[in-house]
Amino acid sequence: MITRTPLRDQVYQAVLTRIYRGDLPPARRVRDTDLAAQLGVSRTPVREALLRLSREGVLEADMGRGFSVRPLDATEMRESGAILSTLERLALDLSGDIPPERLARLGEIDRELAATRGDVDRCIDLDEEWHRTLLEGCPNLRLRAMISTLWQVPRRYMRAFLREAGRVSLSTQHHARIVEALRRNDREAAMQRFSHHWQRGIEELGAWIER
Amino acid sequence: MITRTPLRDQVYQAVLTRIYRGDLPPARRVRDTDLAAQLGVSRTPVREALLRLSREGVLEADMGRGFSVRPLDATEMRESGAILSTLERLALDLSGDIPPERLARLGEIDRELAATRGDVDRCIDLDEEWHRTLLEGCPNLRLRAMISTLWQVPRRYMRAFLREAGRVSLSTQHHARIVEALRRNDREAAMQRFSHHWQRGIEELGAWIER
DNA sequence: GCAGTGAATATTGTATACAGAATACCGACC
DNA sequence: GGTCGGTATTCTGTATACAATATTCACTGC
Repeated sequence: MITRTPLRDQVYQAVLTRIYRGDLPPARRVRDTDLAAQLGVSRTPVREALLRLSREGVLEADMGRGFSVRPLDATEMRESGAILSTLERLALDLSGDIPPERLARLGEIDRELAATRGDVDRCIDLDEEWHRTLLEGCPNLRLRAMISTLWQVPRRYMRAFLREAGRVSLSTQHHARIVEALRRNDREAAMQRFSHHWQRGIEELGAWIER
Repeated sequence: MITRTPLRDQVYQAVLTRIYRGDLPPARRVRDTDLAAQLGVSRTPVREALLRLSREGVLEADMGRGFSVRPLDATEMRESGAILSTLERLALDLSGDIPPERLARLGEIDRELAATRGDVDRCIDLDEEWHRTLLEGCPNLRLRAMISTLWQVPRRYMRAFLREAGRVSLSTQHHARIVEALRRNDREAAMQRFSHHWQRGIEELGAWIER
């Protein structure tokens, strides 16, 4: 099965990568012309990708003034966090029992996360993978897709936070306690701890932004 | 304050209108060329609007085969319904106390909804206005925007349902009971009734689609 | 009559071109 | 020296052009 992926999707990924690598810091203007030249494509697919990114909250689009990387803003972070937290709780709720195999995998990811020092990108990837693994049993595919899209926002904040604050581990002990509750099949406690995990994370990031 | 709105936004609205009016029935192919000609604009803003609509779930986009109106599908409806229900509950939860003035407005909308017979479009508008009014105190603007976008999906199903099934009133008595609980300041009961309202609606539409 | 093949056409995805708005530059005046 | 006004340039939003892929449809062979 061969697949042709539209240029706009590749551009989309490329822009995200540049933002995450720090090549495009917050508030930096993003000129479609420049990107098109750098990526060796025309403006059309670039603009399609930028429009998508601005609908997803990564970029801002002012009519007639083009695109810019959305500045980090505590309010936006808290708002997105509240939404994502709620949707992930729903996804966990819709997931049936988590099979032991997956619980083991969660523990493994968490251990690796705890052991990772200094590599911010790897850290964030692992954290997100932990969440994705936790929810991969959720049968609501649209919900999973939406969660995946929404992660764009907190990821930016986590990256900035970890870079500047130097702290690397984002509460791996929270993860462990959630998994522990799931092992005991105590959905109630797991859900509560999951909520708490989210709330603490949002608060921590929010407070840091308003430093 | 004058505002220039991009053509893509106007096209976006125009396409939605055509879909809701039934000019573009489910599974109908949507050719950007045709739309561009009909609307008197070029393909560029049309494609931008179509790409957005396909990301929002109203259209399907197959690489190389263009766009088509997504067929009605019970699974999609249930999935979107679960998400929207959860997010609206969150929004209600985040709203502070609903001022009496707004409660009165809710009652008024509901009475008008109950009195409307036969006009499907007006019905749906009123139902959505009821929900929007209920949640207009929610301070999480991003959440409000997301809810507003997500309504695209159930609206299509409600429209088809009301058209074919002939039933017009979508549980105005549910609305009344929710408002009643809010009047008593019984958040708990209001939330529960709100959940129930959503669940019933989703079930009803889902069962009808699988008729 | 019907399946299969191939040319003709239509339509998409991408590239380029163009017009108007926004920004930068620059000199004149206070 | 700083500020205002005007022009030049850049950049955006939209239109058009082009190349490659899908689709259509007539024709051939069975």
